[in-house]
Amino acid sequence: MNAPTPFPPEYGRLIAKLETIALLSDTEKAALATLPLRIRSFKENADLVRQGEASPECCLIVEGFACRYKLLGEGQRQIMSFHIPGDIPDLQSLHLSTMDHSLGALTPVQAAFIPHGPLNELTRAFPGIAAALWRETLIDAAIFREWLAGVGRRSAHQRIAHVICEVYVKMRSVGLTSGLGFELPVTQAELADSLGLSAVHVNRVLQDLRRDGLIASRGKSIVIQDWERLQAAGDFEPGYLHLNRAQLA
Amino acid sequence: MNAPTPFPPEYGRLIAKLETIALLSDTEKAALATLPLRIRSFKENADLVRQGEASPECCLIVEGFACRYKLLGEGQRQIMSFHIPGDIPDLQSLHLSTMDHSLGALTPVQAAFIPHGPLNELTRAFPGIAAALWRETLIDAAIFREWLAGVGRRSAHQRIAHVICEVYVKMRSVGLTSGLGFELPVTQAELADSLGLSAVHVNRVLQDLRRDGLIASRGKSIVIQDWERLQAAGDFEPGYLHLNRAQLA
DNA sequence: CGTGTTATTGACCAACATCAAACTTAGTGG
DNA sequence: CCACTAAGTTTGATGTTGGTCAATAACACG
Repeated sequence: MNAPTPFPPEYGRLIAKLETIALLSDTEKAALATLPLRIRSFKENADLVRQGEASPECCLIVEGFACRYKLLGEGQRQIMSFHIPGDIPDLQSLHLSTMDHSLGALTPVQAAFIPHGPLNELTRAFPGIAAALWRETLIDAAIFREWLAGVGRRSAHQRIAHVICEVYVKMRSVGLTSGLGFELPVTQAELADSLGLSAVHVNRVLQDLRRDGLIASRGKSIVIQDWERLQAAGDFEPGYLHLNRAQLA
Repeated sequence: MNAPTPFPPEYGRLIAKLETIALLSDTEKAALATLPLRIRSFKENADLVRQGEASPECCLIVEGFACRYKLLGEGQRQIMSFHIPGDIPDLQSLHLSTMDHSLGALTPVQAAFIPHGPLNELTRAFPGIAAALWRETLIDAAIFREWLAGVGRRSAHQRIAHVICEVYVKMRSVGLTSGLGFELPVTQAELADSLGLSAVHVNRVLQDLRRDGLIASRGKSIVIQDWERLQAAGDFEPGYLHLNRAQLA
């Protein structure tokens, strides 16, 4: 789905990702490949970056599933985004020194850390790279808006159908689906924390969606049974993801 | 509260705003003052920019109150942010061509429109300006995250107290408060649409907050009666606004 | 003064939460 | 390979927050 790039795998991911967002010149790609990357592995449930910290680097998810979340006063948790390989979930730390949320691993994760210094220099030298990264953070914000609308105004059934559509489309755009099936390595409790629901209710709604023939699921694997009706049930329109035509296909 | 700037009023607002975000050199300020600005006035409830459009310009709120909102499938509305003079609410259109939401006037609004072309050139010529604008969009996203957490996990009482705290702090940071009082020119129905609640319930909770001596309100004027307890009631911690020390004072 | 918008009240109801227990699955060590 | 354990899923019973509907009261404005 994505053209192979002639760079080491972790750079390949980075460059492939940015090419889904913006057109990059060969010079820009070469410049990206000079960035110092430090690969680190994390266990499931480990935090890659923690709320309140001032991170000196950004990270690129190379392998695994991550999420951003906040812990609130009464010990409740709100998950604010899911991240798949290719995402750069804490890009905002480049210009916002202290983290207002945490970044956690939902599965074992491999992440590539890029120090802010060199990355910043690159954005000053190559406005095209700056624009691509900026755009990435703006798409992020667009997804927050959509989630906000969902949690604020959509029913539990709509929210759950919606998030399944969203993850499916995002994963398909980076070639991580097989047909209408994909892996959603997220517990029902985690889904609940992302949708502002209780785990019990998520369970019941998932059963409804299966009974109605919209999805099938075995463990963490989901197969979409009726893509049209699932989108309708979730009031899902992918415009807010700001993907390009190739990725929507 | 903000030092006066030696520029025409609309440029003054723009520059003053960016100076609350980042340090600007005199050259950068002068460059900003060369941007073409077109002032337009809007009636209450008019849309400044509409969902689905591709706006060729960004706008700066000079006077009045605006909000970003989405209309969902079943005619429901979710308001995603409030904007006060000095804000640049559709900065994302610089890199995201089609609007995934609308920008509406909550009161009569005066806005200054800046074409994307010249603004883009400026960001290429002055990485410092690009960084300031980028940072502005990142703070925006941080506020979306906080709202998401609120709508997802906080009670109606917490949400309402929280949004009052937030608007108060934001307005104080640009000198639009008088002591503990400020104008919140928003109907209860609009508040409801921003918090994922019904107007009736907002009304009841506001009465509770008044009865408990946290706020007083006459029409659209709010006076905070007990700032400490209001913050506690709203689980409000201003870190996510990423203001600098001077603005928090 | 009307007239339209906004705020307030009351009665009733539904979606979803909470609690607690049982059941399933996956992983682990012997 | 099995028994054991912990995590996750499912179920049922019950409770509560906040929604809906409808009517009335208070304003704001021409």
